[in-house]
Amino acid sequence: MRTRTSAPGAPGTEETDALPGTRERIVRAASLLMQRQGYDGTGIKQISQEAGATLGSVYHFFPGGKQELAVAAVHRGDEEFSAILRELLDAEPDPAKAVVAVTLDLAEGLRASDWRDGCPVTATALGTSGRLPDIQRAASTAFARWQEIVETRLRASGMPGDEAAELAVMVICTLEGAELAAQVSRDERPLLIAGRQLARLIGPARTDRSARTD
Amino acid sequence: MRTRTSAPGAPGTEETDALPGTRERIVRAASLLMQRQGYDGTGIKQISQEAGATLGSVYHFFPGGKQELAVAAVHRGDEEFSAILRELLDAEPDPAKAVVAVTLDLAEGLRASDWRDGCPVTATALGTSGRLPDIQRAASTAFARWQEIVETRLRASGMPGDEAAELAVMVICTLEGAELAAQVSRDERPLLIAGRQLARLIGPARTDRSARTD
DNA sequence: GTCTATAGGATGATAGAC
DNA sequence: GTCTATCATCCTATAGAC
Repeated sequence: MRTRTSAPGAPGTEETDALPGTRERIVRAASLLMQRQGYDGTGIKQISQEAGATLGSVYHFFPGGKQELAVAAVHRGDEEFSAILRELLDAEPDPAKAVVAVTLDLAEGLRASDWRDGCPVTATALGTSGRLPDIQRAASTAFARWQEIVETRLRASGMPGDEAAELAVMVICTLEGAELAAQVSRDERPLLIAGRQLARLIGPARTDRSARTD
Repeated sequence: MRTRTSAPGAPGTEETDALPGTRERIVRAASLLMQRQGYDGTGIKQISQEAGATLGSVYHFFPGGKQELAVAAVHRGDEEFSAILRELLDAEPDPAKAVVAVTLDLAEGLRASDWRDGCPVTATALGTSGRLPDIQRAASTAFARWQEIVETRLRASGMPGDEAAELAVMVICTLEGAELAAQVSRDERPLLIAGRQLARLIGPARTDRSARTD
């Protein structure tokens, strides 16, 4: 889980694993540090050091400065969690169990990082959403994409469209809040409870009473 | 809603309304500003200006500096939302409808503040939880107290203890995540959906099949 | 593209008069 | 308790050599 590989060095597109270029290392460092410390708590100097780049390189790739870098970091977090969501939701035929699997993965990620790595966009977006609209929009887009992934999965298992849309919003909100509560209380129980209760809401797979995928 | 009054000038205890002393004004300003901008995004100078106090007064009342001030701000946020929770949960006999009322109040608060005032502890705690244990503990305590308030309310309406405890955690997590999603997306829909789905989980009042308050 | 140096300003915190 | 002045440090961002 949580590992993805791809051909390295694909020019022009996003790299994902080996031999990351300077720009890629900067985005990764920014995403990780802002995830842990938030926008204002993370300095560009710290990002450049963690990325093994110089300050000049950071401003070369991101002339828009810290704001542009934060938007790129949020987009990166968006894509990371989107990939995890799709992977875990597709691996389990029962959608309720699939959502439980996501909560377990989030709990594992939190525990393994000593409760440091929570949602990759929340810390960056919160506290800046009133001031920096670009970051707020990027975070809003991320939430919408995650909801859409869940909604698609629920519809694929036979749930009516309107019900799937509403439940998808509920799933993302609860995952978000439970991860936050788990991180702050340094206890995975909120995520485990969220998984069980969300599974209750989603209910058993309905492949029996509806084969139509809508 | 959301207004509470009490006798002013009660010495030694916390003031709540009129004639707030310097220390009180400082805590209020710190709580509001950190709620909106987070810990690192809020300067002590800004707090002192907003509070109408001098920098010397801030350090007089909070010799521990910004950290001590942040802990006080989180405690204040804890008490504020605890009061709102108790008030709204007690005003409605059906616990499911009571939770919906809370979501409506949160949505109203967000909209009225142009999506600036979200959870009074999340922004302060997030981004500092790994680095400043005092703040993390204060936030953890706040979450636990809110859960306890909801749990007590659910038990009072006839729900078995273990079920009430788990559902209370779920309610707080979902409220937290939905408020976050609503704030970031500048849309109250996540809170409305969360209210409906939480109401489904809580179910109808069970005063019919159990008069025992446990 | 990479690096160093630095400008210009803001920050948390302290000292000490009143 | 309140206020002002100030220190030392850190920050974002830029300039310009290589």
